[in-house]
Amino acid sequence: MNIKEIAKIANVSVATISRVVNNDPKVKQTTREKVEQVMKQFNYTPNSYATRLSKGVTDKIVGLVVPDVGNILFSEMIEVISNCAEKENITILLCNTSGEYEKEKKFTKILIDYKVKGVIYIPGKYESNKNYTHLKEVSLNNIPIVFLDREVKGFDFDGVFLDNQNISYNITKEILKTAPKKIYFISGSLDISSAHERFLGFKKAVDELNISNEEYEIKYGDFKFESGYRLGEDILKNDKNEELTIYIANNTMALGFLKVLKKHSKKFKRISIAIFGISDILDMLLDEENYITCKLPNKEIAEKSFELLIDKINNPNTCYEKRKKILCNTTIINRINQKSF
Amino acid sequence: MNIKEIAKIANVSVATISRVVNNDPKVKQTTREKVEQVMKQFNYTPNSYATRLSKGVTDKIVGLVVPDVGNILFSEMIEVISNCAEKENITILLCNTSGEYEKEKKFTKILIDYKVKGVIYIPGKYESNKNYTHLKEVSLNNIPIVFLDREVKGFDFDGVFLDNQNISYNITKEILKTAPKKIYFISGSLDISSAHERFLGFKKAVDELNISNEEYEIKYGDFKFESGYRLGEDILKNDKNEELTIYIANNTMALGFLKVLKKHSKKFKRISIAIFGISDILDMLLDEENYITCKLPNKEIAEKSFELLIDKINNPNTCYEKRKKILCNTTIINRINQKSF
DNA sequence: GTGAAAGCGCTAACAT
DNA sequence: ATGTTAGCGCTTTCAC
Repeated sequence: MNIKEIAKIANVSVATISRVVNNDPKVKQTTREKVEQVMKQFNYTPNSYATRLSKGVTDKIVGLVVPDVGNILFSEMIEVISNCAEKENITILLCNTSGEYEKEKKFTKILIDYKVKGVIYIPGKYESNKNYTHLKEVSLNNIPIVFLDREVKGFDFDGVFLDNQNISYNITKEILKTAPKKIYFISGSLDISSAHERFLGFKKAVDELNISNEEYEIKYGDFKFESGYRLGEDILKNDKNEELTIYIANNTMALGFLKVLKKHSKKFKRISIAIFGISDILDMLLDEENYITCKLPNKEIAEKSFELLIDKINNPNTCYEKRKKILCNTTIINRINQKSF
Repeated sequence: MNIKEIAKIANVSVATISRVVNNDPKVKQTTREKVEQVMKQFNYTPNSYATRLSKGVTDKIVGLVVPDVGNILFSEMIEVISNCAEKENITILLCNTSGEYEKEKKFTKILIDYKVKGVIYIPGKYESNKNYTHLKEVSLNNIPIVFLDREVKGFDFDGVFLDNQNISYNITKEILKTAPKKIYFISGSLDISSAHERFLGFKKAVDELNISNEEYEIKYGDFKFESGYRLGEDILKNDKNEELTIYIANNTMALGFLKVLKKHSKKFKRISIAIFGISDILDMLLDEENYITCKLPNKEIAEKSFELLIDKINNPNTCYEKRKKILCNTTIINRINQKSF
């Protein structure tokens, strides 16, 4: 049903229909009622594209591409971003990619298709055999895009990130001040930019301190609970030392590790733990333990990424000579209980 | 820049521009290149409303109204729903209301304006002084809507919910089998339908068991961490009993309670805990404690709500004689450690 | 291969 | 108070 048909049925002109729809006070009450009755009867609702085209208005929508909505770190970011957006009267098109390349691609195309005003993009794993042309398409369509938390190799879009390498370096240094000989680093997949940087920070510290190859070991997980559990079990079952140091590259794997640690902790005299980033919950779990960690400014980077995007949306013609890559640092929290030494 | 202007500059007709944009193989390579060059130079991108209007296509967007994206329960639901949506090639417009009426209203209007295909609606607190006309508008615009997890008084939209009252009743019964005399119920705000139902379940059990007024006490929180902490502190500081039973109406408040419990637990000989719904994390925290709880089928109700919505979208003319209100039950987990009795 | 022109459904200026 | 009509920017048929 379109406006013309309704007009014919109601025995008025399309203009009158339009007026009724738009609450123009000029229409006579009786006409209005008649029209409304017909509209209701035929379930008429205006075609919004026609309306928008005609009115020349444009939607304020921003695309948010996220690998894992269920991950607390990301869901907090989404919370922040959606609140910022609401203030600017911008709505969020949520694209949950599960970290899959094909979905990233698909969603990106949809976002371009919808002509969103901008995109905040948290990529999944980098797949070197893929070309990521969909990202180029975004720029080609003049849609501002910013990376958040992670970036894609080869794409120098602006973005806001944790200062992963630095923080990881500092954590490693800190734990190695007092830690037992053998240190395990439970890393994320190096195909995720943030995980790779954390790895680099760890490596840098270890190298600087001349820790030998026998004294440290790196295990690779996938940032998820299960892999923290599995790798933890692997370590705790097989290691013969009495004292151990474990540095876990993210929150979720740390939870998995702590879960399995309960089963095996009696076996060891002392286990020192370092975790890259802590949540309130993790903190509760660790309440009486010794550990080194840091609060992650994830909400801050989310907010900054939105501000950056808005800036780019509002100033489309500004050309920066350089890429804007914002890194957020944080301070290390050392809760190693000195008593235990 | 519109198609006409580009056509003029490129010295071709609008049809040719359109063909280039749509990758029509018929256009000569040289023409294509010329046009592309001009498009690039003037940053031309087609007006998507015009395209859609002309092509007669229509967006597949569904609105998702959520009070608190950061809440793990909801973020898991969002995860599920966005995955379901992706399979159906539907995109999600995320509306984070913070549980505020005005935002619910604003977002609802936006959703209507965008003519989304349907709406999944998780309301915040019910405010009796508000009229919720925006909800009526949704129906008036023939947009299918389903409630999820919570409902709004006076609106008999279809929906999928936990069987709050029943589950709460069962939990209460279960804990009162063995629990110490004094029982506290830490409730959510009764203005949230789910909290109210949980309250009713508790009350029913207490009444049935002839628990006297002195033997139970109800504290009202807001489902958030802080209120669990605050009310917990209140109870633990002031109660003079040696043994206590605490039943907490949701996950997040339970976390707050457990946090404060660590400070005060020595004071008591025994504290029995019941929690309405448990997450993996909460489970870890409680690992060595005695408690009664249940797994919440939050992912299931999310999925069902989406299916219900899709069903309504695909069969707009089906009239059910009755409202479809789907309640999901679950089994009670009793981890009260018998040794301790 | 390319262009002219009708049409998508609505709005708004102008006319009555 | 209501109708007529020229757009809005694009697609697509038909003609050349």
